[in-house]
Amino acid sequence: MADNTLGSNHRPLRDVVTTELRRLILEGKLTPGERLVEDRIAERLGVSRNPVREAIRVLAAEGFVEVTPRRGAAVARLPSDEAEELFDVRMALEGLTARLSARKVTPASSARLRAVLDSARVAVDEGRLDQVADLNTAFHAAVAETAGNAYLSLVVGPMLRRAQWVFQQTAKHRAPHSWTEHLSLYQAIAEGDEAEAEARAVAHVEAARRSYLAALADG
Amino acid sequence: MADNTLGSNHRPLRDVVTTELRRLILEGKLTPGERLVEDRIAERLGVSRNPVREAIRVLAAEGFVEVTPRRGAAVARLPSDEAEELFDVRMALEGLTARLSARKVTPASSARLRAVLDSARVAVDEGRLDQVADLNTAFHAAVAETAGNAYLSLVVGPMLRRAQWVFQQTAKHRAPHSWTEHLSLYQAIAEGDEAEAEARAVAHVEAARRSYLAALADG
DNA sequence: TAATGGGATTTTGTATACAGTCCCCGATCA
DNA sequence: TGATCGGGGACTGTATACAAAATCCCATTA
Repeated sequence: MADNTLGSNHRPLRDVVTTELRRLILEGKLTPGERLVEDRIAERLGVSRNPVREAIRVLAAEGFVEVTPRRGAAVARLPSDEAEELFDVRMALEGLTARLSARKVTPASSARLRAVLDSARVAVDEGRLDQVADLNTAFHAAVAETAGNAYLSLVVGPMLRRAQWVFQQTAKHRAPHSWTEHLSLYQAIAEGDEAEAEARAVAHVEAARRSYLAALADG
Repeated sequence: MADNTLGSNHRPLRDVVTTELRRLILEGKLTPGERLVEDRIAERLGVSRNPVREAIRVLAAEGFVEVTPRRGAAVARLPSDEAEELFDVRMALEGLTARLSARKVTPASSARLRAVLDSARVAVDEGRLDQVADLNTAFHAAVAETAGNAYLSLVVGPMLRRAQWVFQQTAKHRAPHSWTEHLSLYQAIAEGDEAEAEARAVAHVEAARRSYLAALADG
């Protein structure tokens, strides 16, 4: 093999390739419908086709890639109404997550949530917007962890990644990160108020939907 | 290669292997924690290691298999409380599915639902219990399709498979298929009554939870 | 001009080869 | 006796090779 363009010594190449391809898709460097030719990807990343094939299977299972037997893989096309669909699913699942979190919150998990929020506030103040996106994800992950439902986390993680992608694809700009809403959600969770936590999570998604529709209207 | 023990000419071997391994796991032929040695699986199915590896990645993404780098794959172990967790997620998602189905139902989709229910009734009457399980899955899939939310379907399908698996693993007997409840859910959907459809779907899952707890108590 | 046919090219599917790592097990030593 | 240190087998990670299918291109023909 030529040389590993991606550095990274011990992590299996298949994971590296998976992460890299997912990043390219999420950032829009690979656009929906674009074919993923194994040879080209392999050569570009300096690996053989095998890790690439395995990465493609994983991304297909996550819904980012569509593979047709004997005709190869392509970046998934978005149904035009997928964004709307996702908002419905998000409301159901993020509402559930918030409710369970409020039910099971502990001082330790509460502290973790607050820590993420604090980091986010600092990042916002200092204008590090790329980190804000990651912290957004981290906050949702922390809430999911607090809920203590492993299967829920398994589902919610990919869903949020997809939501972020779909939003960017259709509305052509980044999702706003409303930290005041996150803070309010955190407070309800910390107080163990299940109904309020669920309501605020749903409201949070509703706000995202409005923002999405507004962005669509702008063009 | 020796000879393809699995027949099947045109479908890629990787899909055949995926399906076969998933079947073995769901039926309990492969038990949680059991290692999946690529060589042995490949030899047993009469294929090379490559399709096996790709199948394992897919199953890992679905949560049926856990992969540790450099140490191979094993059938996923169930957290002891995963069944409880799944009931929460099912209530949220199946409730949403039912509500959306009632909102978007058409004469055509209504007919499809009724057709599945009729087949199921016939199967029950004739005592073909294995088909009943498949029809159970088919009914839920049809409801998901009626809901017209592609992402929801993408999530619900794997969830139901996993629920079936978890139920069997922990309670050591098949989930009961309550066709009267399905019928009642169908009626609410067909009438377009969103709230009632959601309530019946949730009640259906609640009933499943009670049945699960009862089975646990029996031992 | 548009449709068709066939061969070259591209690309996927599958198998095989080899290197590196992990793990068990037995021997050695404190 | 118990811990530690190889050594060898088992298994995974990655690369390469080859066969078969799909696609493309262009010449031929109606």
